[in-house]
Amino acid sequence: MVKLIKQEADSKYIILLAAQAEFALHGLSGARVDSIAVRAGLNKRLIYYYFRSKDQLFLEVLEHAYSEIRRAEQALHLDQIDPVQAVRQLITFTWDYYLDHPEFISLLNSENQSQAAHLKNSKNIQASTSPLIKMIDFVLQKGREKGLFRDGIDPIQLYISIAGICYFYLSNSHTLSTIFAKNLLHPKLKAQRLSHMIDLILGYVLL
Amino acid sequence: MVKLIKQEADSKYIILLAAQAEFALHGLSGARVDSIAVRAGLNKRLIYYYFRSKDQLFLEVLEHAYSEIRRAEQALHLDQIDPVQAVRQLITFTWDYYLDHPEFISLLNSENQSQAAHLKNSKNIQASTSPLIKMIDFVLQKGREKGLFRDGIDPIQLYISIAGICYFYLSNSHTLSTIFAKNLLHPKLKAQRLSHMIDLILGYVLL
Amino acid sequence: MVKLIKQEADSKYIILLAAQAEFALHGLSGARVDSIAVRAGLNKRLIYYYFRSKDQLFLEVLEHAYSEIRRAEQALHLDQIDPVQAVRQLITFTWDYYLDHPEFISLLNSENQSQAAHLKNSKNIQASTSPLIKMIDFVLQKGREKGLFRDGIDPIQLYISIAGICYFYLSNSHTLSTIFAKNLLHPKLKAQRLSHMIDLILGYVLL
Amino acid sequence: MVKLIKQEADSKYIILLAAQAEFALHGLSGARVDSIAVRAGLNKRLIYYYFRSKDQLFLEVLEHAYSEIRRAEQALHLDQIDPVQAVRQLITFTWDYYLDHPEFISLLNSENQSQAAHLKNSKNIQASTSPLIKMIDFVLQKGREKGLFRDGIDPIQLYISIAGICYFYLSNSHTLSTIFAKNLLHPKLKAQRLSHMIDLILGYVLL
DNA sequence: CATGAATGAGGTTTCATTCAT
DNA sequence: GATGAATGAAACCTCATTCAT
Repeated sequence: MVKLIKQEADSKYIILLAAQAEFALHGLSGARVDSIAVRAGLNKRLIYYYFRSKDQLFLEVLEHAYSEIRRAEQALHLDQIDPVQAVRQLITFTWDYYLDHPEFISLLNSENQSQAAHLKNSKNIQASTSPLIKMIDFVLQKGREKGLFRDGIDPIQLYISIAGICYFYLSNSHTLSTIFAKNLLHPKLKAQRLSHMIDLILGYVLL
Repeated sequence: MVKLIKQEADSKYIILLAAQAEFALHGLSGARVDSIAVRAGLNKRLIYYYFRSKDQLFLEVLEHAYSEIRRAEQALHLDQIDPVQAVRQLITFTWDYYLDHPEFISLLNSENQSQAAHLKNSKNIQASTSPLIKMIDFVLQKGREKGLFRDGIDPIQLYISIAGICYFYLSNSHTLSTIFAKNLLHPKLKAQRLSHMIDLILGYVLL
Repeated sequence: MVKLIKQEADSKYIILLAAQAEFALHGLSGARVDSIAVRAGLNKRLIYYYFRSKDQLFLEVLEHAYSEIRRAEQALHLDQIDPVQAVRQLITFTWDYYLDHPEFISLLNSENQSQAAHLKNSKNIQASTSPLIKMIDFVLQKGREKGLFRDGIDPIQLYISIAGICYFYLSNSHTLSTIFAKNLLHPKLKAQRLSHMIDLILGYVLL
Repeated sequence: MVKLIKQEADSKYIILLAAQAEFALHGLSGARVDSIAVRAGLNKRLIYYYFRSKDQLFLEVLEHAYSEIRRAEQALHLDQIDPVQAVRQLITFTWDYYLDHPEFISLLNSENQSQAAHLKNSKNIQASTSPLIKMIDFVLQKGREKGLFRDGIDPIQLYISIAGICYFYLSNSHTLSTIFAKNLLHPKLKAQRLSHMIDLILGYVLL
C-alpha cells in the first residue's frame, strides 16, 4: 500500500519534472506531449491519467515552480539580518535563483504569452507572494529607521525592479548576446552584472 | 508597372503587419499561417510567395521590429540635451516605446525562446545598436564631466537595466497582476512605475 | 459466505444497470466503460472481472432487457379477456412499456446497428417470443370465432405493426419533434397518439 | 475555372457520399473519419477542409438525406390521383424508399441517439416536411368528400403510422429476424409485409 | 499577382483493456 | 472481491506546406 502510493507519487512527479523541462525548452505550444512522455520514460496515456490535459499539466508545472521559489525566498530570513546586507542578499538570491532555474524564466514567459490564463484559474497563488513583500517592507523600514535608506520606497516596485534587472538580462540573453556580439552568460560578464545590479539598487536605496 | 510594384509592396507589407500581430499574440509556434492570411485578407499561398517559410516570415517581422525601434532611438538625440534630462528622456522613451509596441516585447520573448536562432542568421542587426550605446556613453561622460554623475558606469549595463525594469514590468504584467492581485496596467500604476524607475536610475547615476 | 455471494450479485447487478443506462444514452460504440464504472460507483477493473468485455457486457444487458419485457408480456394474460379488450390491452401495454423503458428502444437500435451480432450469439432468446405470438394468435382466433375480427391476420405481422407504430413514434421522437416543430412527448400528444393507434389497429382488425 | 469549380463540387460530394455510407454502417460514434477518407479516395485533411468537424459532416449528410427523400415525396403528386390509390401509393413509396435507402434509416437512428442535436442546429429542415403533410391532408379530405374515408384522421398521425410500420420492420429487421428465426428480408416475406401494411392502413382509413 | 484544392506528418486526446497487488 | 496504475492502438483534428491553374 505504502509502496503503491509511492509509485503513484513517483510517476506523477516524474511526469511533472519532464513536463517542466519540455515546457521550459519549447514553451507551451511548442512543447510536445509525446516528448514529455519520452522524457519521463512513461506511457503518454499516463499523462492524461494524472493530469487532464496539456494545459492542466502546464498549470501544475507552473504552480510547482512558483511554490519552489516562494519556499526558497522564505528561507532567506531577510528580516533577521542587517538591512544593507538584506538588500544585497535579495539581489544575489534572485540572480542566483534565476541562473539556477532557467526553466522558471521560460515558464513565466510562456504563461505571460498566454496572458496568465492558467494562473488566473489557480487557487492559492496570490497569497504566496505577500510574505516576501512584507519581508522587503520590513527591511526597508528598518533601514529607514537606522537612517540608512531613503524614504518612500514602495516594496512592490522595488521587488519588480530587482526581479526585472535580473530577469531581463537572462530571459533575453540570447538576443542581447547576439546584438552586443558578446556572450552575456560568460562567467566574467555574469559577475560584472551582479556587481552592477547591487551598485544600482544600493545607489538608489541608500541615502 | 509601377502600380504593380506598388501593389506588391502593399501586399507584402500587409502580410508583414498581419504576421507581426499574430506572432505578438501567440508566439512563434502558437501563430497560425492561416490566421495570418485571414488577418491580411490575402491568400495563404501568397505568404509563401513573398516569404519562404513561417520562420523566414518571423525573421523579417523581427528585423522590421528592430529597425523600427532603432530608428526611434536615433531620433532621440540624447547627446544634445542636458545629461540628467537625457537619462530621464531615455527611461521615458523606453517605457513609452514598450507601451506603444507590445508586439516588440512579444517578438523578443519568442525569439529568445528560440534561442535567437533567427537573429543569428540575420545580417545588419548587430551594428544597429551601437549608436545608442555610444550615445549613452557620451551622456554618461558629459554628466561625469559636469560633476553630476558617478564614475565607472558601463553604458551597456545601464542600458540593459533600464530596458529590464521597463520590459519586465510589461512583459510579465499578466502574471504579476495576478500574483499581486492588482492591474499593473492601470493608468495610475503605470504613472507610479515610471516615476519609480526614474528615481531608481537617477538615484544610482547621480552623485 | 452467503453474504459474499450476495455482494457479488449486488455488484454485478449494479454494473448491469449502470451499463444499461450508459448504453441506452450513448449506444454501444458511444458508451464508455469508464462512465459505466463511475455510474456503478465501482472500479472499472471489476467490469472486466464479471463480464469479459464491453461487447459481452452489452449482450448481457440486452438479454436482461429482453427477459424483462418478455416477463411483463407473460403477465398480460390476453387469452383470458375479451378479444377486443385484448387488442386494446396489447397496444396500451406496448406503448406504456416503451414509454417506461426508453432504454429498451435504445438498446434495440444499437443492436440493430450491430446487425444483431450479439443476439445471434445468444442462447435462449429466440424461444422467448413465441408465447406472445401464440397468445396473439389465440386472441385473433377467438375474435374471428365471435364474428368480430376479420380473417387472415398474421399474428407476427400484427405484432410487428403494433410494435412499429409505438416504437417509431418514440425512438424517433427527437427528429420528428424537430421536423414537425412540436414536442411529441407532451402528455397531450402522447394521449392522442395512443388513441390514434387503437383506432388504427381496431379499424383494421374489426370487421 | 469551370473545371475547378466542378472539381470542388466533386470532391466535396464524393466525401459526402462516402460519409453517408460510413455513418449508415457504423453510426455517428462508430464511424471513422479515416474510413471515410479511404472510401472517398481522398486525403483525410480534405474532409476538415470542406466540413469543419465530424459532427458538421454528419449534419450535412443528414440534411442531404432529408432533402433527397423530400424531393422524392414531392414527385409523388398524390393530390392528382384517386385517394385510395394515393394511400396505396404512399405506403408503397415509403416502403420502397426505405428498402432502397437503408442508410436513411441508419442515419435517423444515429441522429435520434444524439437526441437530434445536429438537426436542431439546422436551418430549413422543418419547412421541408409540411408539403407532404398538406398533400396527405388533401388526399384524406378528398377521400372523405367522396364518402370513402372515415372522418377525423390526423395526417401527421397517419404519416407517422405509415412510416412506423415500414421503418420498424426494416430498422429492426436484424433483431426481429433473429427472434422469429426467419429472414424478414426474404423477398417473399417482404411482399407479404407490404400487402399486410396496405391492408392495415386501408382497413383503418376506409369506411 | 493571386488563389482554391490538396496533402503528409504529426499534434492532442480517448479508448478498451491488462498488470500487479 | 476489489483497486489504482499502466498501456498500445487508434481516434479526431491541425499544421505548415505545395500543387495546379
